[in-house]
Amino acid sequence: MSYTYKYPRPALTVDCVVFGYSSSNANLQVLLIQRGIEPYKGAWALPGGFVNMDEDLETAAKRELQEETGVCNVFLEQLFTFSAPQRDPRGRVVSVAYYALIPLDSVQPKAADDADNVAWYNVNKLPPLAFDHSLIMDTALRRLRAKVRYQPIGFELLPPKFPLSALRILYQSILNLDKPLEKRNFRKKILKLGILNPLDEYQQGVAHRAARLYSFDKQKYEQLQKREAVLSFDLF
Amino acid sequence: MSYTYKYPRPALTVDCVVFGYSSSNANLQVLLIQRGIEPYKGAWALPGGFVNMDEDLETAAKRELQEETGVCNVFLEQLFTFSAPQRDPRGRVVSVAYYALIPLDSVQPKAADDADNVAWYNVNKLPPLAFDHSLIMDTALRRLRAKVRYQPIGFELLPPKFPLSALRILYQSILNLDKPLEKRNFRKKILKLGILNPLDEYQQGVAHRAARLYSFDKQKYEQLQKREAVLSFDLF
DNA sequence: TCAAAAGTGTTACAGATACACCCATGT
DNA sequence: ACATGGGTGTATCTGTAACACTTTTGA
Repeated sequence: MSYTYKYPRPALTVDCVVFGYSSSNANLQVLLIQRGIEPYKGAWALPGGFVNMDEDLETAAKRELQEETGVCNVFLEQLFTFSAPQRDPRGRVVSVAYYALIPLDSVQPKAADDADNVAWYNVNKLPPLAFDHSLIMDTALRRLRAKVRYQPIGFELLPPKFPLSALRILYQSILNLDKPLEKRNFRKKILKLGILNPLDEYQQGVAHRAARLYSFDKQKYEQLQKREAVLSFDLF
Repeated sequence: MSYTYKYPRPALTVDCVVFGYSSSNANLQVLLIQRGIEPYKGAWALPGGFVNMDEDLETAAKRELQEETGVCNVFLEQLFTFSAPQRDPRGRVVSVAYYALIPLDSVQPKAADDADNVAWYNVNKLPPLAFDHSLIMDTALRRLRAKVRYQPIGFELLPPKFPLSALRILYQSILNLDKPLEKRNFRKKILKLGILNPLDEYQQGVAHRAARLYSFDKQKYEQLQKREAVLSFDLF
């Protein structure tokens, strides 16, 4: 390696907005960590940390996620890079934000990490956050709400087998629709997409007629994507 | 400032994918720079450079854009942050990519910068690019093609006053549709959106009936956005 | 037998698509 | 007069929205 840069360099971190969802209480939650040291000691913040010199950003985000929640193999996507010069009082820190989706019904995140205080907060009842983390949260929530409308990422928050009502309620929780989604039309629409496999399994232990379970068929989705990619033109 | 970080830090750069469009030749172009120094000496690359310690990333991207093209006040949006550890042979360099949209009919970018060789390339006829810039280009093009379908960013590539046919041809150039857009339906659809102002001005110097000119009404668009934001639910 | 959610069809309306001719202008 | 793109309306089809009752199960 015969070249090197000698410019002053900002520090580089990743921060993760970890969304969790459980069908039982039907609300969208975010994992926060209470800071044990200055600055912002005692304030809640997004999990995150420094990027190592030999890992790429997604690897760093996965590592943080593993350290904080014990969770791996979940949906993780780059969100935005935040770079306001004064965003960290300790000096110049640029942070690449990621967001993750965790199905709390099927994955068991460990309750707490190290000595830190870790907690899930309802996205609608967040405490004040350290640094510019409120801005990051807001960006993540807007991204999730937008993306869930045109990509099948909602399934990343559900267990592998789920009844249609769970999917419907999930959408209602993420989007804050003024009217609830209509049962029959939702069913028609989603089944017509052809990306769900009906299973010969049913809900158990419910005090009403047991609903059929479905699974998301990623392969079918990708095949359909390829086919329809160039055919239509929507214009806003 | 009583805290400082002492970790090893990747270098941080911005790279810009500068899209240019001119109605006269109706093709989408990208600004490239031929490298004068190693590594990749002689190869074509995206314009870009280091981020200063006191500027945020968007400011850095604007500065680069100004230096390379003399252009300012154009559409500029963060694209993605690229971080593969070996993407730059000189050492660890993380790059935040931006993309810009320039209406070549109304804005005059200066032909060349410094001693560098600068050129516009048709997006469908790109030369091999230095570093991971082909990946960045590909990401930018996919973003532009996706975004143009659901946000009115096409207007950023047209002069302030334009005939509807220019808009239609622009969409055809950006998306590679298998069939051309149908004139009457395109007109109906776009006018019904209510975000174009018809002007009392017409094309000049054309060897056929002169088309009415329109302008994009950003305020109307934003008002409509607010109103319709939560009302509909599309589901892919 | 009651409570609670599952499952099912039809009608009305809106938006999308397909399609062909006359008009205005410059050469 | 001719070549070139501008501008216009209708019929059909497809997808969306609104709406109520019967079925199954556990308590």
